[in-house]
Amino acid sequence: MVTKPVSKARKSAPVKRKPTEVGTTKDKDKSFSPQAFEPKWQKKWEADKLYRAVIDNSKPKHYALTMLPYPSGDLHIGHWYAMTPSDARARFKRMQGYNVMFPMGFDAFGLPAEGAAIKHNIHPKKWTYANIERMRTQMRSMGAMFDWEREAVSSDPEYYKWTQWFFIQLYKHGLAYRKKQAVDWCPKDNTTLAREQVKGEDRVCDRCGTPVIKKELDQWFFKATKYADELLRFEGIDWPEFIKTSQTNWIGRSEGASVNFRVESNQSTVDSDQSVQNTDDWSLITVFTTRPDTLWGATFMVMSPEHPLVDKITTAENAEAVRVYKAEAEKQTDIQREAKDKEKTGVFTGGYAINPVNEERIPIWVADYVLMSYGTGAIMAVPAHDERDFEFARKFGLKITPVIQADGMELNGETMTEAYAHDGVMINSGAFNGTRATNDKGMKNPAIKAVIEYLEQKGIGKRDVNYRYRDWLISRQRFWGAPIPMVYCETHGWNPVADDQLPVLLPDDITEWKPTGESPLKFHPTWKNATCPIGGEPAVRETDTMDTFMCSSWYHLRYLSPHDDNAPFDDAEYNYWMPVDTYTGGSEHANMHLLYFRFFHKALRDMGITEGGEPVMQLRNQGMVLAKDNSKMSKSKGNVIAPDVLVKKYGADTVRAYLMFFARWQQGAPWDSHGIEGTARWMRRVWTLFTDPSTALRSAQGELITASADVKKNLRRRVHQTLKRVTHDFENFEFNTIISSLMELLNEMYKAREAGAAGTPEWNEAVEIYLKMMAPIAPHIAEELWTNHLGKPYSIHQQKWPQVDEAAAREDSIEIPVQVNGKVRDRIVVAVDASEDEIRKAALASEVIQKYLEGKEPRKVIVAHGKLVSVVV
RNA sequence: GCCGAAGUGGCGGAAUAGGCAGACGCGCACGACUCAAAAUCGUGUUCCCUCCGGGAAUGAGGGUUCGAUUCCCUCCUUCGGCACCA
Repeated sequence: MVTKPVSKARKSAPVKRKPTEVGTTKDKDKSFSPQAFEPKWQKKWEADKLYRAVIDNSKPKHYALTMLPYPSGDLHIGHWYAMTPSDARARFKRMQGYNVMFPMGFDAFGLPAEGAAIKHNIHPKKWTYANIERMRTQMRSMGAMFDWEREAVSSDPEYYKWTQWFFIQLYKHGLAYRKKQAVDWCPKDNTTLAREQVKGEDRVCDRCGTPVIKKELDQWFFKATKYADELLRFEGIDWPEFIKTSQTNWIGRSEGASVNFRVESNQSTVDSDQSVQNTDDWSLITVFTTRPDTLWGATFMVMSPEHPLVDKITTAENAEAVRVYKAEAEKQTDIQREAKDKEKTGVFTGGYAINPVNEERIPIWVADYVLMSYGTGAIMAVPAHDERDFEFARKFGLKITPVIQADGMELNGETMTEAYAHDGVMINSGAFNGTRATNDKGMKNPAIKAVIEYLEQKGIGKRDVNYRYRDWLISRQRFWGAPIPMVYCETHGWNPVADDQLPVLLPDDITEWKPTGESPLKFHPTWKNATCPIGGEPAVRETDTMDTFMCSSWYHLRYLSPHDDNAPFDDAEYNYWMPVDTYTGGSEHANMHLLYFRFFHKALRDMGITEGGEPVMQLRNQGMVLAKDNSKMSKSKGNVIAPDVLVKKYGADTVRAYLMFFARWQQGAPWDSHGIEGTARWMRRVWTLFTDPSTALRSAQGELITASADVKKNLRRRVHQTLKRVTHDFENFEFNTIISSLMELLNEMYKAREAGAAGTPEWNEAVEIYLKMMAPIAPHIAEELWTNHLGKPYSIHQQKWPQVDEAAAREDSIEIPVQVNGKVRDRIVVAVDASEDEIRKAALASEVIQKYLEGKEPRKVIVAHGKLVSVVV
């Protein structure tokens, strides 16, 4: 192994084929032992504050951000995969002349700390901070350019003071509110969850995988839905397409109309002058539809069992059936109710509504396929054109009236076997008959547009938009989070804690955190006692803590001035560094963190705290490092790759390089332990070549081998071609091809050395450029070779990225394949600036080509300039 | 079902304003060095054949083109998101 004693490594030093190669091999420095020099440089860089990012108006800034970790205890290979390529790119940007800030911190509040508290009887704070200390050490071993003076830890009181302050700001601006409603509850974690934190068809808790249940609770929400439309706009930001579509799907905007139906009821007289706005009156029921053009086909109405008007509409003779149905629905879980393959169920209320466009009397049913949480909780059912309504109508023998059909189609409500959900022409729709309905959604569909205008004119409906997106539920019934800074008193209700009372500290003297379903803070003997900020009466604190996604919604701002006690961030720092230029991290946060912090930034902007609508200009997501069998790595499966072990064996640089090389970074791949030998070999070959004290080679006869002009020119060309490519690939996060280009160039340099190029100016330039290109990837080796072995000025990390010499990179002559009928038959070599005619002549002059032509004139000759000649016979 | 991303050797992957498919590396085989092994260095490595030379091949099928991994259509598979959302 590379750590073996020097003598042994030396004895085996190869190079028999060039007898005079290499000067003395007694030199101790020749052994390659990154374990020795890596910590040395890490300490020196830190002592010299090499990566300290301070405002410098003479330079363009670059804020490179990578997602901060939760302090789980050990840095795993996924952290390295996320962080070290991001670090390499930040370093590249720095060498390009940017003033780069690359901060790091810890997202330190969260459930696992309480789990550990229960298991080991240790305070979550103690556990968390011990983990942070450990992970800091591990992170230092990566050799990343983190500016530790900007470190932020979300569980520090100096941090969560401002998390609480932001909550209060949101509250004061009407963007935080308390509301009782049915919310998602994880029975294992014993806390409520935001909608985004409930996943998949099984509706499981994002954190622990337990199916969630619904509970009716008073909770704090952020008014994220206010920004639904703005969050759908991604103009001006460079984010991956699939994150944008994922967020777009999540927000789920539907354009359509709300329509008012009068209810005919034995308990009321219907006032026909009811206006559209008067939806509170139970004699009007409002429905939301994306297909107002099918309104004439609405032959019945369906209400959710939870709809508040159900009981008022239900007639005496149907009351018992409705009561039973509602009770059944209540018993079922969401999963049971929302299972798509479930057969439709429902009961008739006995009540009737009037279809406002044709005055038809339609029955009102109750069915659980209509959800109270979307739209108005009531729908107009158009069985002819909606699959679900069709199924329901057939099952219960309800009327089906087709109102749209394609040309040449004869739809019959009695006999049709499925809903017709496509384009066509409106029928059975009074004055609208003949209007063309396209497959377009919303106002782009001429039929929908025409009907909405009609509804608005008649005052029976209006254009409307609905979203899947819900407000962000941020209350958590857990201990280890930022306390929600609100107090409640009988007289003045809920009020925020005064700013000068912040932070509301978590108590250290707590012994009970068994998950009970209520916040452990509630059981602390004195903590919850407070006085009302308005009247000074005895009051109680909110004992729930905040969703930790709240902490991570603004950490990029805290990095600006992590110890500022007067403000969440310093204005001058903000004005210089924001917005974040490049953000890297996992895509699993697409609809959570990445959506929350966009919302947060917009809210801060509207409150006058920040400027600009988006926190991050460019987002890139790394893929995942999987176990060999393509499964996720997990402690329980025992298939976790520990970076510490690899670092010990190969050194950090090799691990960094391998993580950049072994897969497409944005895609990830299953881990292959053997593969790292390839990058280890590359590092050793770099070391061997660059530490060789002999600058020139001698022949067997002892004569100095000197490179020809061609060799030198070719070397220089390859160097600048590689530089061009590496620069491009760094810019585009294509790390794997950076490494392969460098490997190729190294192979070229070995050949050039054989040919006697060592020691020439071209060689020296190649070495210099090579190390600079390597510096972002393998910062320690590059520094060791640069500063120690070549004696160049410390530090390589303060050098400028080299300029591509385009003239040197250009080829003089190129080899062009010649095809006959699409098959490559010969290659010709032409000058790079040869004219099309010259290339054509050279191609046809080829003996091989002539053979294939068999004396015939080619039908066609195509010259793709600089690329290929295609001869067609 | 809808939306999105992706299918290239034994493996990770290169190459797309359409132009030499398989760069670079892993693995494997053979050779050099060695008492031997490791390390190192060199050579080879998509598949098939009658091995001189030729043919086939980038998930499958079709299309456009002198020419398609790249563009278009249909389908299959994998992965992610959403899903009784009216």
